[in-house]
Amino acid sequence: MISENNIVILRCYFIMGTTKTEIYSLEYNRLALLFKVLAHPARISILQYIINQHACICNDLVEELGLAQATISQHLKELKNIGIIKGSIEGKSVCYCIDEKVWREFENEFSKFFNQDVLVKKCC
Amino acid sequence: MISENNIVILRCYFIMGTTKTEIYSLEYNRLALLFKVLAHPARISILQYIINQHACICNDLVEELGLAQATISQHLKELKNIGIIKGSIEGKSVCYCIDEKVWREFENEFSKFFNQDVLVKKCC
DNA sequence: TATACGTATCGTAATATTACGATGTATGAA
DNA sequence: TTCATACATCGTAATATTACGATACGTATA
Repeated sequence: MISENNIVILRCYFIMGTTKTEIYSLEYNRLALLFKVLAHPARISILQYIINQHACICNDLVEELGLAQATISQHLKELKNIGIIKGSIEGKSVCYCIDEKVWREFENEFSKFFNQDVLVKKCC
Repeated sequence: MISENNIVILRCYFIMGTTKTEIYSLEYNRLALLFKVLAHPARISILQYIINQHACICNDLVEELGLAQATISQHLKELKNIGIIKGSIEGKSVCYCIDEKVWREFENEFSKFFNQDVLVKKCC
């Protein structure tokens, strides 16, 4: 049953809290999401390690980074979710690699954003 | 006075919680921080709006984005902190502009990261 | 089949982020 | 001096992120 109290709680649910994604364009939400996945030194390290090795398995990363196996697995999942890496089962292990096609797509999206003319009026 | 309990609490402080920045290189922490500042659609929108207007004042943004003034101010602060925008007092208002030099620096740091050879061994 | 190994997932504690109202502060106008 | 306007800061609620131990799950080997 809905009381005065429930309505307050419901309203709070909608007005409080975190990112109001619905007020932004799909494009900006997407770009922000790409940035977000790269916004952690562990994930930067993982990508860099894969690039340097030209391939990898998850267990290497546990020793390499000094994080718990569960944590590494969680970071790998986030990278996998946006598609920047892909994994294939290799016996008992999983081999993770950069998806070069997706990597280049991201590069394009970022450079499109940064290659804009940022000329400003003489007000600052 | 330090008791057995305090040590447990202290240990928890160090092993639980959030990002273990101390285990990563300065370079990766820095790169992650840059990505993080851009990892929100509001901040993308703010930057894009400033670029499109070639200048701006904060109050414009409140109408433009549909966020509370306090929230906009908070996002502007984060952008200001990494130096990508700069503000100057213009009468009663504050005029925020892109810092073109810093913008280009960021562009370089990002493209250095993305322009790497990501050739992978044929394992995936 | 049983065991070991590598990884994923679950549950959860600590902490960070996002958003807003309320309030503080500085500047220009009355 | 007083008031209005524009913005910053504070306090805080809701939620997201990060990290880890425990445990589940799948594959290879004994």
